[in-house]
Amino acid sequence: MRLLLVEDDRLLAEGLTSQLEKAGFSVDITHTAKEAVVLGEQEDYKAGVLDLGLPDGNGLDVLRKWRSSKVTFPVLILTARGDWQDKVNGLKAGADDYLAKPFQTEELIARLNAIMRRSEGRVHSTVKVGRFELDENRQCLQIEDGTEHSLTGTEFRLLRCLMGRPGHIFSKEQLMEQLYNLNESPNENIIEAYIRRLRKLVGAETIATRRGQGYLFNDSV
Amino acid sequence: MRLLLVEDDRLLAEGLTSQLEKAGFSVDITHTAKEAVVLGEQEDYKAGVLDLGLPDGNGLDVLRKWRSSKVTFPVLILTARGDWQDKVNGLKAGADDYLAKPFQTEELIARLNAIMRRSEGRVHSTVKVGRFELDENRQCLQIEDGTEHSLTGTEFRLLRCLMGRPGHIFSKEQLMEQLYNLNESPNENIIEAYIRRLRKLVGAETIATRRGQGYLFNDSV
DNA sequence: CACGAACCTGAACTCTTTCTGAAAATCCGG
DNA sequence: CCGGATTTTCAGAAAGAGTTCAGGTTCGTG
Repeated sequence: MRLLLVEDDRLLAEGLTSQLEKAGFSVDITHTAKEAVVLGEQEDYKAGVLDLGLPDGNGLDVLRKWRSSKVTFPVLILTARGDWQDKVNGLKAGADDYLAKPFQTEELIARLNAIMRRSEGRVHSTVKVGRFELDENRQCLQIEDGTEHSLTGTEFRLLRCLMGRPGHIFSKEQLMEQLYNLNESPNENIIEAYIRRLRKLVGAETIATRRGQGYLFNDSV
Repeated sequence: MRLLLVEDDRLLAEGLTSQLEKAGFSVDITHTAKEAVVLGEQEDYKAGVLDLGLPDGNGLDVLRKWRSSKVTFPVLILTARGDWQDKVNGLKAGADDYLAKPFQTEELIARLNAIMRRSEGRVHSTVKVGRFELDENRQCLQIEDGTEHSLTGTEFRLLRCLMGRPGHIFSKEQLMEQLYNLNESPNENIIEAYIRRLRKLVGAETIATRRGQGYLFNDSV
């Protein structure tokens, strides 16, 4: 669940990042408008958090550039307290939600989850595939036989990726991109290691290997 | 699915090549403009990737020469980050798409597939012939009776070639060219071996032999 | 009809990718 | 700083894909 955070204030950015990472996101930070435009266009994020006050340009311009190229991930904008004009302009420019500083990180996370769900056309915070149901709030997996397993952060993110599009083949490279940001790049064997753990939970047949192509979550019950 | 990669930076070229090959292309690399012009004119590629910064000439000149002779395969150009002038000039010179460095290989692959589809006038990433349907994303073959078979890389490339033009006779040499690049040249029996494997999937009568000429995928249901 | 060339077939071999279990490193709260 | 949980690495085993080979079969032609 990759996320782009565009925030000038480095202290705030780092604090947010560590909390967002705990909540299961992998976060890329940038401090400038210029870099933000490029990253947004070239990397595969699931959402963006955009501070409007940037040193080298207006955040709204960044958003407009994204939307005029084909950047479609949902964007939440941060503005100074109660600046209604910004809010209106932001939504006009293609933002999905709005949060005034100062704010509680919990609220930011909740709103991010909301706009991501909305952008995927879902309402419920749960992904259901066959006998399995993934609870995004509680970060746990329920199986039809009544058992329930709580997942570690990485297990959860990987499983959410696979279950989010059952039947679709994800290459190891794609999965790496979803789990890690630009700075981290562990051994690719890490995917194999986690696939193995997930298979112990869901059964080996549920996650199929397509040799040379990647892995997929089996659609059929 | 042969591809020409014109890229000065040898390290980048090799990295790209290995990923492109995983994605089902067979790639020829060249590092110079001069060689690029010749290869483009003489070999039968399905697409080209052209870096604009070459040591012995401008990439755009390569593209112009190709277009002024009768090289029609789609070309994607690579430029330094955000160099908008290059983009405009490239599209003027006959490029089909444009990608700024640095980029994700996945995006390159997606764009390549897109321009190749466009150049063939297709929209769907699926090839349907008679009772058979080849899914290019999932690299699998669906048959009307409901069965589905996932294909290995080589099986897929060969079948795509045959099904891409049902009723047309492909010589073994042509098929070799589609499956392998100039550096690889395995025993020609390899085609026979793979034809046999494919026949086990689709039925012997579906792929016909024209002794001394080649093979064809039977159009008739 | 006989012969050679082209093609078919099954199995063996090699090389790469994936699996697997365990150990090492890292993170985090107390 | 310690101990448990989690993440990451490693190396050998297993499985799978790609390739080759040797012998059999079919086809076309002289």
